[in-house]
Amino acid sequence: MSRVTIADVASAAGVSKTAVSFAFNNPEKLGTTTLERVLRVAHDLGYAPHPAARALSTRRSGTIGVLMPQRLSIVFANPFLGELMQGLGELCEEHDLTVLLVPPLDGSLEGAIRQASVDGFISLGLNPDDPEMETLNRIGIPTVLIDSDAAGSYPTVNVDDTAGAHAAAQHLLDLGHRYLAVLVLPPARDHVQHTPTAARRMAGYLSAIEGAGAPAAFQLTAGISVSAGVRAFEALPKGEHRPTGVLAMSDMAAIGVMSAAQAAGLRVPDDISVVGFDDIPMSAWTNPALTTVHQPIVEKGRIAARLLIQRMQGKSVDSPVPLSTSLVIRQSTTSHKEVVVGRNV
Amino acid sequence: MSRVTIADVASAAGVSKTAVSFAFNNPEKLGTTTLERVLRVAHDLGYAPHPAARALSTRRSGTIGVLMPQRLSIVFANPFLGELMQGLGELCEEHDLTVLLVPPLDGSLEGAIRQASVDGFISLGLNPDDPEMETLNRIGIPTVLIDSDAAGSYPTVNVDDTAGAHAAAQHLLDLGHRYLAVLVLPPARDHVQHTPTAARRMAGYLSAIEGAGAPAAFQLTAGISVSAGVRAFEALPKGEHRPTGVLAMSDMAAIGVMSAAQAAGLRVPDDISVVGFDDIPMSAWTNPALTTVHQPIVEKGRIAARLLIQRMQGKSVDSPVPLSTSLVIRQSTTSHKEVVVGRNV
DNA sequence: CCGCTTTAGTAAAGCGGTTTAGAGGGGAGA
DNA sequence: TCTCCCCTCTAAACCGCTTTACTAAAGCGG
Repeated sequence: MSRVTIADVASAAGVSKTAVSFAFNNPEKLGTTTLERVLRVAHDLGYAPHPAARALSTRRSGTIGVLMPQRLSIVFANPFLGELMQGLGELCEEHDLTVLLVPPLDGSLEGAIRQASVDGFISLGLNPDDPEMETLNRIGIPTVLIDSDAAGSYPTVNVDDTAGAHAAAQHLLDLGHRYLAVLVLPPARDHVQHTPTAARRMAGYLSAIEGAGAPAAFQLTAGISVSAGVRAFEALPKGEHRPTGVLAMSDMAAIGVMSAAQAAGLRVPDDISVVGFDDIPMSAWTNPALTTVHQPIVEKGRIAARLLIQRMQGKSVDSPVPLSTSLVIRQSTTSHKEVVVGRNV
Repeated sequence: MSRVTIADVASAAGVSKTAVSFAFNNPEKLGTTTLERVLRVAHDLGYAPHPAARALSTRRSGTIGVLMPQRLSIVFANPFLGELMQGLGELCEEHDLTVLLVPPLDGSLEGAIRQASVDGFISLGLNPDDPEMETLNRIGIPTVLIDSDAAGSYPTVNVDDTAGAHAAAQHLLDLGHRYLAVLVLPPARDHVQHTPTAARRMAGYLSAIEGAGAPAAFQLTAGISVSAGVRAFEALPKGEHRPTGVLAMSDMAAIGVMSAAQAAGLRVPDDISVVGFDDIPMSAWTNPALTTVHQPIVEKGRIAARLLIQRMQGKSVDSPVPLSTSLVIRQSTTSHKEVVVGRNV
């Protein structure tokens, strides 16, 4: 009943284990008749090499791991991940690689990293100074970073978050908005510092705001989900202090803000403008369609995979220049009219 | 430079390999002082057991595989997958399991199945009579099916597609629509037959249409994407033969239809009603919000994972009853008014 | 018919862990 | 003091595959 092994095939075909192994991996080392017989016997017996045994012996598993900063249920709630996977997937399939998702186990990414039988890692949102990076170093598995600080010694794939954020803020300022709110991405791990991405986007927002001489923006943290956006809207100052423009670091939160605003009787964009970040596919279809900062997510995945595969082949690679972002102006932003009596919520 | 092995730790700590292994897996079998010393040395050396070696020895990898019927870039374009992952993820993390994505390699799912070092499989949309099932059987890995025919010998998690589709069609018929179009899911694999899901949904649509004595629906195939929906709309009969109601088997295609219709100058729902299927999150935010059949996707993933984990523990499990679906009426459907002059496209 | 190179196939040594069977030593009970 | 048991720890087998080193047979030119 148990799995059929290479030894079973060998004895059934009357050859050595080596011959069977050769039949699959070095067919040219075998005579035609033996080769055929071995393959036929193997097929009849339904033989498939044990992946772990093979991996142990060859020191490669044909798998790349994607390091997630958070639980799968959180990270997959963000369409961003699905997009990224499309890019990763293209390259992986081209190279016959499968993808292992590696979220923290028992709250520890480190443990998960050690358990993972992979030939390389792609890490999402890890900082170069996170302790996990040390573990990665020790294990010595090729790694490519996405959305990290470029400072470290690993190849890193980034987009120009700062420029994107700057453009978003500038857009609102140009429309005459002065009182803005910024919805900040939450820190991914326990520690309180911003993720690299959040820090860069914040810098972009602030530089535009300062450059325009507008008052400091109202900041609050909002997770990457519609409901977090709803909660964020409700936490905004009310009455005449309510910001007229919202800069969200994620489209999901932006959509939540729009929805909550509309539910509160405000018109978007006439009473409140909102601009998102990421340009996930659904942002084009919302009501109103969301003005947002486009970043090439699929391309990001594709490039990261390409770099990783090159590193796995022993080639040394450098971090590419950050991919460019661009502001996509849709219907959720408009120019700020002076205060209309009675529009307070 | 190479990886530190259990033997390195053993000799550095002056004990046997067994002792090191015990330190991690059977700490109670060691004296306190040795235990501590071994652990300290292991930590100092940065030792981490080789996952493949461990998997080979213990015959388990701590990983479950998700069998995809299509390439990752296609399957992740559908938000359905992300939702499902959320459910799967919850359970997997609870049980310290990682998730391996297994799409066809080189066009062959079989090959991918053999390569995958997993303790169990969750299969998406595979038919019990697909040849891959035979392979799965032979390898003898516990498997749970999602969106398959319940006929096979594997536990299967389904929703009541037929009832959902029936409700969707009945809804349009009740609103006075007679000329309907059905957007059919494409076959997932090469062969031409419908996926089990498509077949069930079709049966539901047809039974409602026949029950109402309405003319046969116009059928065409549309992939699960907005652009496929756009193409589908353009392939619809024009003029007075244009269907007034569209039944899409996916929300993505439905959104494409709405968008294309609006681009063509039609009003949704006044000129054309459309109802989707799945109720992915974005359907609540489209313009207009999409009427669709809700299915509990996250729950589906959760249940499938639960069943698989039980099977992996040797317990025998039965297929649960299909989860129920429900029609969510939003703004993309309305009653059919008699022909208005000049509304032809 | 001989020595030399190919060709076809094998035995055995890893790969890096886990686990079984057992050895050695100290303490308790008789 | 002797026996028995328990507590620690170890040697060696094993998991299933790849790969190196080697042998036997066959081919070949002279």
